[in-house]
Amino acid sequence: MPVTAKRLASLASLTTDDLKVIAGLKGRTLKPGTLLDGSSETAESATLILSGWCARVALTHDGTRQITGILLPGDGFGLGGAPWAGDRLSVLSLTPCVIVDATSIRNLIRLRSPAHSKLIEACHQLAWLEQTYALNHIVRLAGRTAYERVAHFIAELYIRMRDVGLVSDGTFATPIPQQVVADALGLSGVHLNRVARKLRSDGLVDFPRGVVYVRDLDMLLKVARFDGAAAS
Amino acid sequence: MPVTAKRLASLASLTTDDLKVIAGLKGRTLKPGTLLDGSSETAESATLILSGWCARVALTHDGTRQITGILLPGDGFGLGGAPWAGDRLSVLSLTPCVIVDATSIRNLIRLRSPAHSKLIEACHQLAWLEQTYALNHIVRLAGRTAYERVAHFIAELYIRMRDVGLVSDGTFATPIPQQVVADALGLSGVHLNRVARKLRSDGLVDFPRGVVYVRDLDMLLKVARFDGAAAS
DNA sequence: CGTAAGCTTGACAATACTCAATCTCTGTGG
DNA sequence: CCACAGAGATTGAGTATTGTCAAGCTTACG
Repeated sequence: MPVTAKRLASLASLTTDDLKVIAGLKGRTLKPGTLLDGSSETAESATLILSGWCARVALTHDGTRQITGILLPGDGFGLGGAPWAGDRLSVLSLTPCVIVDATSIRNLIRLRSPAHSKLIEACHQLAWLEQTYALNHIVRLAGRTAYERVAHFIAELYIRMRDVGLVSDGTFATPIPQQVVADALGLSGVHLNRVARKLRSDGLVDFPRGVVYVRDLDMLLKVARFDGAAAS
Repeated sequence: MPVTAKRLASLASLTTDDLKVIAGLKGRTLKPGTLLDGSSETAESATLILSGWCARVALTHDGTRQITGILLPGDGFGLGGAPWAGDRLSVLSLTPCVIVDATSIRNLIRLRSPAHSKLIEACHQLAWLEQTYALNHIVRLAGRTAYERVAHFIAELYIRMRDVGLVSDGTFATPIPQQVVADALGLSGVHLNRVARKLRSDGLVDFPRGVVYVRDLDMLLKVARFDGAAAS
């Protein structure tokens, strides 16, 4: 599981024993559109995403869904040191995904296993980062125009994807339709598309189907008023 | 400290010893507009709010502030069981406040003091609730029109204030200007005012300066598509 | 090829913002 | 007790942003 191990190792200096634990987890595949229910599956379990994109979704009783965050390869959930409110939300696979059941790691966390303190630290960082992304999402939604908001979102995706080694030459795969991005950002699909066109013509970023080309990162971050310190 | 003790007691069945710890904390007064810096004051300390309203604010290097959440009497920060990303943000007093330094409680949490397990549990709930409010804020911002958004926000304030006993007869004091509400919800002050007028004329809620009168809670919750389960 | 999903565009309507003026409180000093 | 000042609330008019509807286009894939 290259991405996950890389990710966790980047958050804390893991021991070879930690890496063995990670390598020992067994994966399973998720079809796009699979819902991991927040009140059951994600409550007492933990998961790491090896590949594919998922979304945190708040389900309301009237059947509507609101995306509150995106989970990328290398991310996970249920791994915080204390209950985190986000883990009560459901997780929806947006693409085909390979995930692993990390409940064994969760148990190490529960036991505060001294032998795996670094692994535990890395998992806590994982949860902490998801919280940070959620707070950044609030800043985006409440304090930015549609144009800035999209720039900010793409910038975050870029940085997060880069941090797990999935960006090369300013380019990364984005296996989600524009409509999903629009939903996450509280915009209509049509308007998102118009904003995307302007971002493209302004030479900041281009995202045709399935891929993002960041053309001018500095300008993108500037337009988005992206606070680098708030991202990690 | 009636409100704080009441709040914590409502989150876990505190022992008399726990209550003594709470009663022993010494308070101080904050003038409106005081900033508790996220990178220093709130990093290694913990605080409980006895009276007054505060805001979580994300400060960006360019000097702008974005409110990410509201802290009410009975709320606190720095009291989670694991680092919570919100505690890296600053806290701004919106009104005169009386707060107490709860670092001693934080230390009990750090030590996992078995004698105070109930108090610790209550504090964890406090942190968990702030996370929940943040996630609900995302839902509000991304998935609601201005009208619904304001209704949703007022509904949350109502429920939170009611839970600490500060609502009587559908009425509670709101010592913050409309502009602050507008900032939190990503609206202009003028537009918030227009929405407020419509909410009033629709008989849902009225909030002239300093006070909120909830006229029709059921309808307010319905209009807001407020998910009661997500509030506590 | 044919189909379906998703991207793009145009035209129009609704929502929300800005600017600027006026009004209403609340507290303060005379 | 009253006049005044200042903060905040309210309104109008005009503009900008964003949404909706509907149609055409492109691409991936069988």
